[in-house]
Amino acid sequence: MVTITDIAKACGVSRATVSKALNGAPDIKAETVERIRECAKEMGYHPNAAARALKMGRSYNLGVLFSEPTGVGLTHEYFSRIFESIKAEAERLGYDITFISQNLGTMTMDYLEHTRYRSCDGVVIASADFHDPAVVRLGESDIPTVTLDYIFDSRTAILSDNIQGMEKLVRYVYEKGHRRIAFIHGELTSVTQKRLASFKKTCAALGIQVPPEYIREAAYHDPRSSALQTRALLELPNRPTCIFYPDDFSYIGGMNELERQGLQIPRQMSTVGYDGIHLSQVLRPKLTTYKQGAERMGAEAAKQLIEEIEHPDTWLPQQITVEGLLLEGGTVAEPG
Amino acid sequence: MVTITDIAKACGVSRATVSKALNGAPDIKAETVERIRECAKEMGYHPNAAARALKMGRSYNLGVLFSEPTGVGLTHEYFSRIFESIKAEAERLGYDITFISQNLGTMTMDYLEHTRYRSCDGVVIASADFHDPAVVRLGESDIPTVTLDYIFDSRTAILSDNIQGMEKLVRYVYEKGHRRIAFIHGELTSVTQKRLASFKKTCAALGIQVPPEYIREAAYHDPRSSALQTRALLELPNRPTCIFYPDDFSYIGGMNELERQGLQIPRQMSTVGYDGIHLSQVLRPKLTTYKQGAERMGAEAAKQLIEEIEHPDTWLPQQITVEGLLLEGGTVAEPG
DNA sequence: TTGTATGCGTTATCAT
DNA sequence: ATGATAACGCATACAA
Repeated sequence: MVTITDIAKACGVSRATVSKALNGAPDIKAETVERIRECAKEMGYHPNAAARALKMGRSYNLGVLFSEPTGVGLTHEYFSRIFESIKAEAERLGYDITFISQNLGTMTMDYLEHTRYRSCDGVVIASADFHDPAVVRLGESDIPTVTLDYIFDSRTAILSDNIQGMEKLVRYVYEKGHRRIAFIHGELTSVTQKRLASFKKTCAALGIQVPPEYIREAAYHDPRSSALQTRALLELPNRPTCIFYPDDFSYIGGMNELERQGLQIPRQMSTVGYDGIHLSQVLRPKLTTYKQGAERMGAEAAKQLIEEIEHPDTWLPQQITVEGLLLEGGTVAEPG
Repeated sequence: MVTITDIAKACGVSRATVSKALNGAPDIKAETVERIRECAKEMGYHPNAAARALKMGRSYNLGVLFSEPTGVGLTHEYFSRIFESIKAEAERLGYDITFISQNLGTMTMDYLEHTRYRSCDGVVIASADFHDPAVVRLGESDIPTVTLDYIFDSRTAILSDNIQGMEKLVRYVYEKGHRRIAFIHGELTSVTQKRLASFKKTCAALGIQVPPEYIREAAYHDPRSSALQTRALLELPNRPTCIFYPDDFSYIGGMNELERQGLQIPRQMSTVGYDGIHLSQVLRPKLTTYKQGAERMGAEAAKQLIEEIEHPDTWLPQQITVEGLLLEGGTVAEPG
């Protein structure tokens, strides 16, 4: 590896001078800077991140926390899209990414300790059990953090517009003429609660009665439970004309069940998903759904985190809501 | 941050003694070791990775290269499964993961330079353009590397059993009675070539004639091009009775096209995918496909890489083929 | 069995 | 405008 010492020798200056020249210190002659820079380039010099981290207490390394109790993890397109955009934005700003976990090899450490171990300058908490003490500890530490879809007090949070998204979907199907709308939702997380509340509120605002048996709990990303709840809805004496699913992927279960019962989508049953994953737009008919702004959420998370890291003095915690986009699709028709 | 110096003070010994005790050196009294370890635990000590990397030239950090010309990246379930398993195995063995890229911030560096910058002990090249000079340079460097689904000379490679997988699929549909089998394949990568060769060879071995118009090129992960090729196949005077798709996801395009033309799967057309992604098993009928052993591939890659890093003397490059599993599904019936 | 001294590559302070 | 020096936290060769 070529170090500043090598360059110092090659240029006949001291290591200090090299360091200064490379970092744009104001007290080196422009000519010298030029010479050293050129030499460094020629010799293929690149700084050593470890040495720099040790000396400066700054690693230019961001921790990312994706701890998924369910185990879907990055297999879920929503999260992989978020991750990809965190990564892209971080790289654009000169930061690498390290995954934060617990129990590295024989060492047992919690998330905060792992973060310290790798000298991460900050952590994006992208998906986690926010009641896990280890997660709370990280969120309450002095390490800059940004959370996604959850708010820690005095921390920046990036939020998907679940309330508005659901409202738009409900209003869309309302305008198509639907009055009997059912909602199969996922496990009761804080995100689910927002969507559920927005669903109910919007229905109320529109003067729609939602019988309690129209609200059913399934699970995210699990077509089987959605199929089951679809069947239950179809057995009701007063069937809905439109069914909302927890997300696009679990909609597949509903879709299969409807087909199995010989019901055409959307002629005999309208359907709505959530997420706007790639799959939803290659199905026929395309699924009517709400595409969350995952790319912007990830990019914003990285950007805000780095902002806090680099300008802690002028920084203020923010809650940034990222809008999504209603994808009209073709699974909602006027009820027969 | 609590350092060995803090512990040394607290225990009334020197920093060297603390270091030795913590690392299990044989020349410290058991009793002292015990005392120091306890103290370290109490004080919440964890080593500083940067300092350790600087001193030892070992970072316990693995680079991972996912450079996707297509841009699907981790959005593709095959790759996200591979990544998750690399990560899990690496963590189990005490290593963190860093994504290797080019152009970090204002610095321009190639993959090798990025690897050196972060002092990665080795790199898993999981998905890349293996003809990219930057990738070749990394593969030919002195940094330990393991490739997936591609072989670099004198390097360890983890390979999905594309040849056997395709053979099993062909034999399966053959036994179901199919003799007119078409193959819509993806872009001509080395993986595609293996599958294609195995398809042709197995057909030949079974005495099946494959007319050239049955072999069609579409693109991976792209339902639209598969839909197009499906249509082309259906327009042939002598239609196939079974269609192989590039992968499970692009099958969606074929599925839609078949439905659009009023053809029932599998009664009027049998279909076969590749990958065994989650989606394929929630469709109805379930897709007949070949599930690649992504989890074992990722785990094996991490394991082999770490083996090479930790025991370079006894290490030898290997080519490890990971078997997959034929998922029978319900999209292949006896041809009418 | 323990301690002293040194250096990994870098940046920062203070002389010169 | 440049250089000498110290320090970041750790591991290790060598001295005691």
